[in-house]
Amino acid sequence: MTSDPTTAKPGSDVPRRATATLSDVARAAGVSKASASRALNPGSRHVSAELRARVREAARRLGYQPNSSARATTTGTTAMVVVLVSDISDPYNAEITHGVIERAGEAGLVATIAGTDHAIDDEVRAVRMMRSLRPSAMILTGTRSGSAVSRALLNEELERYTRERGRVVVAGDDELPFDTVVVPRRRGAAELVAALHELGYRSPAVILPDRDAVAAREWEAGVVEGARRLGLRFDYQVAIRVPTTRDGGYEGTARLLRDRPGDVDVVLAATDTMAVGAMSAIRDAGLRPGTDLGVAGFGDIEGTEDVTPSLTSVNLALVQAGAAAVECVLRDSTADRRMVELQARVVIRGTTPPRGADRS
Amino acid sequence: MTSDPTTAKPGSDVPRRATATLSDVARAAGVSKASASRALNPGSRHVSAELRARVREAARRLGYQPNSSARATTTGTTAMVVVLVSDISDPYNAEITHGVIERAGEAGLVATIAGTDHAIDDEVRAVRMMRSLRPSAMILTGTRSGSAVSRALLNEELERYTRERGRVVVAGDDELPFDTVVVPRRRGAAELVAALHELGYRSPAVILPDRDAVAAREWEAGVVEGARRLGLRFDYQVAIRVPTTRDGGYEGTARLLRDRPGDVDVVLAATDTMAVGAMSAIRDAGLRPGTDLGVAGFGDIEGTEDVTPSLTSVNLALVQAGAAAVECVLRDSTADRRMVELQARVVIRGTTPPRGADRS
DNA sequence: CTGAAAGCGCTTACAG
DNA sequence: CTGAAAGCGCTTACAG
Repeated sequence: MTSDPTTAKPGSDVPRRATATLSDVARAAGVSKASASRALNPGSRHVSAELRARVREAARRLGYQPNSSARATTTGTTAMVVVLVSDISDPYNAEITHGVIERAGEAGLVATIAGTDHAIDDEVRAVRMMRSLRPSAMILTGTRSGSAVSRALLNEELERYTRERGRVVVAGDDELPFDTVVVPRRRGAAELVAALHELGYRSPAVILPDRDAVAAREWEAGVVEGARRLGLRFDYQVAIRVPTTRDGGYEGTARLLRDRPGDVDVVLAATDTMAVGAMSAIRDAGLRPGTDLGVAGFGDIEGTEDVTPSLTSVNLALVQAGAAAVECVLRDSTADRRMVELQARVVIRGTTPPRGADRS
Repeated sequence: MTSDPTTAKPGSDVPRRATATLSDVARAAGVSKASASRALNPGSRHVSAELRARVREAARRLGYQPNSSARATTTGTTAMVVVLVSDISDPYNAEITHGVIERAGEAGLVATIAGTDHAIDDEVRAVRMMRSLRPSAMILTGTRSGSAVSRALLNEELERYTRERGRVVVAGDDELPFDTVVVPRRRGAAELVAALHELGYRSPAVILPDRDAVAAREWEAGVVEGARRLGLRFDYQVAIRVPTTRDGGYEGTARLLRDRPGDVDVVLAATDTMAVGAMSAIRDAGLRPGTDLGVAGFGDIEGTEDVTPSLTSVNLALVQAGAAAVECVLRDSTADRRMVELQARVVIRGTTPPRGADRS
């Protein structure tokens, strides 16, 4: 197929078309396979420097790359972490995944991504498939919904995997009985409410996803908790359920403005994307977002702060969450379940200027 | 660790802690390993229906999952495609990667992602590492820069991989001698210029990345080509080089407005992110983006259209490009190098309203 | 420190 | 159609 002069040259000891194997290296270096293996793997103490150098040189010359499948079949495990992502196009999941990939790379772990189309049954299948790769760990990202039955099935499949010495870490919400890196939605939402109160906001309206997702429930719980803590009456009449999209945010806000004008001083949206939609709705109603009606998003996804005025949001440290999940894998496994929660950070921007008058 | 009643029950034929192996299944079904293997692998014609059913049932009961490492060491290859991403946080690369993951999943291929920190030397190392997984294919995404020497090294390493029967596909720009899915930057940029001309724009300024990347060169070439084709004089005085960030776009546009006011009717930015920065600069100069000065981005990355007014851009079908790369892998390999180019789609939005007067 | 040998879990000619 | 055996490329006790 190719006629690379360096390898096609006759007399060269580079095998023409095949992959160089450990035997080839051993032969080229004039040692046994066992010694070659030991020379190439750091951690084997029992090799002379001379032999090690000779073997390394031969390996380099042959372009030898250990067959990690073979290695895996003898050791029973692979330096691989599998990321199970419910929805890869979701920017939340994407950021967590990026964090995993980067941190895993640093640690010499290969990251394998499997999408699972949101359905929990799909997730069971994915775990089953991925189990066959014998990865050292699986990291689950994104929120699983589904019936109690399918949840139990997923659980069972994951348990099976842990019995095979696999590590399971959940990055997102506290919903499965494994080590979990909790994305601080609840706390972040509560802190947002507090920060807005500090700025003089008193009557929030809430734009919620219609789909019943753990993430949204956490956010909602945080908002309610934050309001209660401040002694704010939280009016459930202004909790609107719409699709988790820009258009959902638009539609919900438009409805809000039509039905209860004047009642609300800030719109809280469960995601940044929805908040951007909310801003458009406000504008189309002849009002100025920020100046006339506050808007806050949630998640602080890259890119969304660039609307005008810039969007107040809560940074959830998702990339760090992904990295933290890898840290969990790297640390020794313990009998106890581990829970990690990172810090949320409220980022006040142009859509929530200080409200002068206190009209609580 | 766990005391799952279904597996802890004595007398059950589920091994307590270990992974079920093909031998276990064969024993449970009362057949040979060979038959068990054949019964489990579709494509083996030589098994009676009765035997197949018996083996399948045993496998199900034992929760058997083939060890794909073992399979790989005997077959020499894995149903895996490796994606080499130069920068995972880059939304362009992310979209292509999503396309790959989704399409690969449908095709029963596992997608493994390796980040390569932009440096081409890193990419060589990544290819070398990944080669040890014996994947059926590697898909390279994002633009590699670097010296001719390191490029040659990368090439060599990839050649080596193809000699091992691996498939290499590049998704992005035509820069390496392998099957390539070309992201239609050049054509898209030319079409953008034509579309803007149609709307009455005559004097574009160009905001370019300072880093010498193939992607940006392609875009620039497309702009120049488009301008020339229309008989437009293209003034290189208004080609500004800044970092590929929002702030870069801001800075470049601010400079432009300061130095040559009135000369330009539309600002073309090499990325959407830069275009968003450009809009802010225009606004901060007391002008209205769109109304007073047109702005167009490039890439049509999800989320960026949501600025106000919404951003004109060029959709590059990046998700589809990722999918197309997988298609290349799936199709039989041929001696000839394959080139696929998808359609770019100019999306006119609020930042480029029709310009009434023709002032060419 | 080094090597011969066994074994990891699979697949696949080769006989029957 | 089925099974016994060899072999894939590695690692790791076990002797020396």
